[in-house]
Amino acid sequence: MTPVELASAVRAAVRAAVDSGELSVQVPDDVKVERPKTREHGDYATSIALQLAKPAGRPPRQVAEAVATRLRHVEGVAAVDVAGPGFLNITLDSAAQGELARTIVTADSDYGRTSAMTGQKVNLEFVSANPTGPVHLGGTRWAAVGDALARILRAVGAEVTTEYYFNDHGAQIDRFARSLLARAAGEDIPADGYAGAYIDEIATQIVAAVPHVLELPRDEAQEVFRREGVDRMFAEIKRSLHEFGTDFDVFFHENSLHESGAVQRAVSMLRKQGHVFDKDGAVWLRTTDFGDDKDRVVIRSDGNPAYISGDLAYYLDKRERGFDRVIIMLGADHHGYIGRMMAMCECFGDKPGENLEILIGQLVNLVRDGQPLRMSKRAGTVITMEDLVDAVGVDAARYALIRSSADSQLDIDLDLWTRHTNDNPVFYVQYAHARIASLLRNAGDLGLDRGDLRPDLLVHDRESDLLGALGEFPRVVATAAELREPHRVARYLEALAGTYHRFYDACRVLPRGEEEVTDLHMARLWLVEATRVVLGNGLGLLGVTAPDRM
RNA sequence: GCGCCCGUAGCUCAGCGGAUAGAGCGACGGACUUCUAAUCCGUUGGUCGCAGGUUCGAGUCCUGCCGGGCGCGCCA
Repeated sequence: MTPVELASAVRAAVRAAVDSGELSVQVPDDVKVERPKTREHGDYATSIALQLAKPAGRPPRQVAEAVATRLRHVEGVAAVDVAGPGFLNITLDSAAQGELARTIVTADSDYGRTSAMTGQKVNLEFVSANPTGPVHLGGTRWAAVGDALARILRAVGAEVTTEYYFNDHGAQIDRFARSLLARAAGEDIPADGYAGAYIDEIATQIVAAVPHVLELPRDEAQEVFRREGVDRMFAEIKRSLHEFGTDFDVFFHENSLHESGAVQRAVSMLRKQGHVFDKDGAVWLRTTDFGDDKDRVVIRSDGNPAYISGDLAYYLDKRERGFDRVIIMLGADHHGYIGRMMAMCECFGDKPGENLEILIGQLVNLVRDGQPLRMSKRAGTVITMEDLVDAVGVDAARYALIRSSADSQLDIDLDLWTRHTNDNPVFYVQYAHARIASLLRNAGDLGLDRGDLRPDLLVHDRESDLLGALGEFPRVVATAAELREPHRVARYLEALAGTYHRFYDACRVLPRGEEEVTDLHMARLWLVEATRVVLGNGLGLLGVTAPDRM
């Protein structure tokens, strides 16, 4: 029996109590059943009676009794106790509990998938780093967390398109081009330019690829450096993201919005709806109508579109492509954008928080020997994705970035994440998977086949703990999706790995030597295989490998 | 000044209103003739920043303060 099945059984028991007239209360849609911290409180517990006591106008323990009486008749439920102020502590039949191993092994890669967001089209935009330099640490956080979130949302049924918005338009690109040109010509980088080893590298490449570029008139040369430089930077960004395990469905070029007239179209649509006005020679969007602290210039008085104009057109484009939900992930240094973006959303007649959602990731620091790293060999000024990957590898980098809430600032201790010991959470989890793979290989060598499962044999405390942990997985994934918090999956996997290691320590799985193969050996093989499935599926949701050998 | 995020064990961090606040690391002490010891067991360790409030129940929700980070352009 899965926790979900049990939860609906509890809900049915509440309904039955209501139908019989014993309780007068609205039956809640969602009934929470959780694994209690101590096993003295049963296999599962629910506080539903405490929640219903007030609306029912009855003492909690009476409500609890009314539900318990009916729950006791449910098949697979061995005992229901009313405890403390009115908790229901539920103990399952060992067979009902052990059956979960079969459920998981049978579902295999589908275990953990649910349908909470089935039918929803979601556009998930993240990283979107400027093509004026390598992906920095902030972008890297989202490359890991955003990719994991995409996988998690797909696991709950959403149809997700991941997207990278490529800011290849505007003044910053000009600065980038001028910087390249300056370095190629052996001049100093302009004061407002970009510095770093990568600028020299790309400048050299362009000079090699376009031999006479430096003999062109300066504005023509700059255009060559712009085009070639952006192409090269873009290619490199894509490559490092790919090596990082994050591939996007769509790379969207800001420039296309300007060239296609999409920006003008978005502005005139908003003007038609009365949200646009002219002042001081500029075109403004009246975002203060929808809670922004000031109105925003959309087209500057010099006729050039302001940055936000691309965002207007881009948002509109996404909605016209049929996405119900547009999610954008930004660094904490851009949180000031939320107000105007949400106002823009309302200007289009949409619902902020529903059609448009903005997630903010706090800043990341790398730490070595207790000191924060400030400089990058590569970029000169910022730490890059490659710096992190070079230091700890892709799996550890992704995992380190994902396992903490994006709301928290994060210090990544490079020494810790390079250690191949149990200090390192990613190894702790991966090791559990490798250990299982090894065990299963040995089982194969012994010619063991799982055969029929005797679920009633999995009664050891450690087996029971493990089954309980495995049963939580779909709920954890669903919660991670709902709250947009992939770190929950990582934390769950750490707990599961620990539970497995403890099981492994206490319960011999394979027969020793000439020992006869028993049903218990087989049942444990089912359980081990189920654990492998969950660890593999979970790591898969994070984009972290699940190695068979370590 | 205004806005957002954070403040939980010595360190890094979990904890979508529930029972005795957890994990890893650190420190100390144990466990390999047998499935991977990258593991496990035990000990140590807490005014959940402070003060009020809501609630049967608050680390969790609300208000105010303190401390840290980030942001408040006709920049992108």
